[in-house]
Amino acid sequence: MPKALPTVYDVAARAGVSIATVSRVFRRPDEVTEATKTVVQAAVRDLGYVPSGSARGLAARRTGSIGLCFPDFDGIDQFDPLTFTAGPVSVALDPAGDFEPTGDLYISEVMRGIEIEAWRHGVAVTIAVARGPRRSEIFDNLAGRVDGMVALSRTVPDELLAHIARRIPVVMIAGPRADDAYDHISTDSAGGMRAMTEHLITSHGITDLAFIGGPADSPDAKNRFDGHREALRSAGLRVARAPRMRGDFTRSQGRAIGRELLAEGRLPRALVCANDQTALGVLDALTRAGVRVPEDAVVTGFDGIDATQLSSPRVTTVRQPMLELGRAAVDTLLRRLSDPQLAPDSRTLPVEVLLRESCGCLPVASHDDFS
Amino acid sequence: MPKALPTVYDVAARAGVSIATVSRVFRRPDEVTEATKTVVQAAVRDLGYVPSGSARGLAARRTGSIGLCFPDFDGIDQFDPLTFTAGPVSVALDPAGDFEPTGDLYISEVMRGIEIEAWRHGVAVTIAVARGPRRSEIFDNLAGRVDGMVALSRTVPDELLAHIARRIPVVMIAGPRADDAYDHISTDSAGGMRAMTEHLITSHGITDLAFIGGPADSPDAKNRFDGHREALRSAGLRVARAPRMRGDFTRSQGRAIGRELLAEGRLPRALVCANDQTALGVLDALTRAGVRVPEDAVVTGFDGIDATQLSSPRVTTVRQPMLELGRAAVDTLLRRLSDPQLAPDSRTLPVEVLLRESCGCLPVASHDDFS
DNA sequence: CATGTGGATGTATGCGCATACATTGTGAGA
DNA sequence: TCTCACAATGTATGCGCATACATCCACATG
Repeated sequence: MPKALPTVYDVAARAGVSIATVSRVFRRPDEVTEATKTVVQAAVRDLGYVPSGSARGLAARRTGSIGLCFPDFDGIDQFDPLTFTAGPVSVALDPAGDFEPTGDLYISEVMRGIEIEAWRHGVAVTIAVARGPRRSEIFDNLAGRVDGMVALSRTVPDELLAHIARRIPVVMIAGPRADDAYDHISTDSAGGMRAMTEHLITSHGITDLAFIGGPADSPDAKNRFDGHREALRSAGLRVARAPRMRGDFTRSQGRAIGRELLAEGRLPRALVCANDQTALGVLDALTRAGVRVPEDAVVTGFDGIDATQLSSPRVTTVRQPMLELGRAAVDTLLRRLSDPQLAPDSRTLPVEVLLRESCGCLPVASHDDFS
Repeated sequence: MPKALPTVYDVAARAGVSIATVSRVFRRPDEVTEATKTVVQAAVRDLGYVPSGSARGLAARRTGSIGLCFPDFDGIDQFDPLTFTAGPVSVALDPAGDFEPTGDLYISEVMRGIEIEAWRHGVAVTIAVARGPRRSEIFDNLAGRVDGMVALSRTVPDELLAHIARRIPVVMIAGPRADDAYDHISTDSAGGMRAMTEHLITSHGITDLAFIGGPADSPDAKNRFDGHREALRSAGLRVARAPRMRGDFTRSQGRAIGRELLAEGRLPRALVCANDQTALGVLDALTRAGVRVPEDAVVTGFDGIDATQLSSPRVTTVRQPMLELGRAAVDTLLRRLSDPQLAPDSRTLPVEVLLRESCGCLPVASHDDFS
């Protein structure tokens, strides 16, 4: 016997008023007498009434929530059904080994920014992972129940995106600046990497740089490489046509690249990596092989994740405002919702180069410095 | 002129069928002829039709999404409206200082687990931060548009939770095991901390232990302290009545506690911390003061966050399965949705003690070991 | 050739709310 | 005292879909 959920009608009956009054108590409290409000609220409490979001959304033609198409994070489809184990607490040695970071810090931060701004504006955020055979169904479901959508680059096929963009506004984060109708939010990847490369050339006098790229289909990775090349060109150095090697933005792949570089023999003076995880992996490999950073080789990253401050040496990197990326996306989306006439917007957030020990700008601290 | 969104009626008209057939193409494709399906799908594409989630939810009496009441993460209300700055890329020294972690890793992992399991079952996740003066309104909005809800402990006042629990099932993560009607998922905090403490006593022969607690209102912090006391009692040691000090689960507070301990003079042989961030903060303070860990003092944590592997020495800790916590919550929620008759469930997930360098179980690696 | 059967499709209705508009009641002003 | 304006509340309707039930049609069976 699934209990019938209370509706406005039940509340109205119990409070001795009409359903319009009940609705008003929630939507426009000012238009209702204090006394009536009290009676209605009591009925609401007694019955355990909660307005149906679906009915509200249908009647008001807006849902009050925005969608986030969650990226395809690695291995989501490798998880088996959960099995419940119970038993004694295991106690075991956990020897140091290759460190594998949990989750994706970049995405977590962007999401946090989205949450913050959504909260500030009183909207909820609905997330779905559009992946697997049911992808388009999942995506439609999401698009059907939100007022607008934020999409991280590479998370949704163009075709699907175009379809739903006819219904609700879409803001793309870090996507290719295509000639599309979406709003775009991105960070100054090219500018940041150019400044980083210029720094290595100008301040450290390095002319032997190798760029370690990211996935070939990543717009960010491409922009960063472009910035790198601009700096080389300005400095009159030989401009690489392609990255020296390509990683997949993971630390373990970075380690593999580091080992490969070592195996090749002569190490470039500077290893400019397309992101922090790659830089940290390269650093792992070099350090393990006894190569001194920055004395023997300089390593730099991009993103500004926490782990770059916890490594030894700390990694010189370009910090991009991940949280602001999320905030700006929501801000732009809500702006468009309130005025659909606006022309497609395109915002680029500034980045900053953080000079630390791995490029040699700061002396490597030893434990002795603390004592 | 806000374009009218296409509805089933528009699609039906264009395809020359009835709305029932259009609906069936989406909901029960098997009952429709291949030919009809093709015609309808063409109309859907042409018109850019996406089914309204609100109307679906209203008609079907379920929304296909579950709610997550996002915790009150620190400082959300301190954010000012976003201001857009533009300008040249800043390039500046970033000297080493007190490390302040970004975001909350625990929550990120739990969320990831929730996403994974939600994806596996084809449901979306709606998140809202119920905080501030509009808290109950926000919360009702969330509750009204989902089929069930996952609540992290301490994120929702009991009263609000009880109200919405009359409408939809609620699964609580890491909450106090009260005599309520909710399903509960938790980890074996007490057992883990007991095992950790027993290890220090038994394997290391330590009898002089100080427990550094967490917030007084955190059930987890309380359970961990209880486990610690059980171990002391079993070993016949003097059982502390209260934690030696209390942190707030942050690294900076951990550092403050570390400094305070140092200022007091005689350091206990082991500092058993209620969570990793606190342990890392204490470690920061001791290391900076020249105290050797583990030789002079042993430090242990709880949670198993990444940073415990990046510190030097690495921190011995109790790993709790954060991702599984999220997965189990969703699993339980969906189970209940499919059978509301089930009795309230209560699952405790196992934890594991990871013995590393900070308790002395493994030798501290120096850079020389790598070469 | 009449009848029965099952699959494909159409018709009509209600889900729970917001809101335009109608109605009622109250006090101010004439 | 009567009228008018406005505030408070009620009535009726539609939002877009899913679905129970009705209808229709092709084909098998007697």
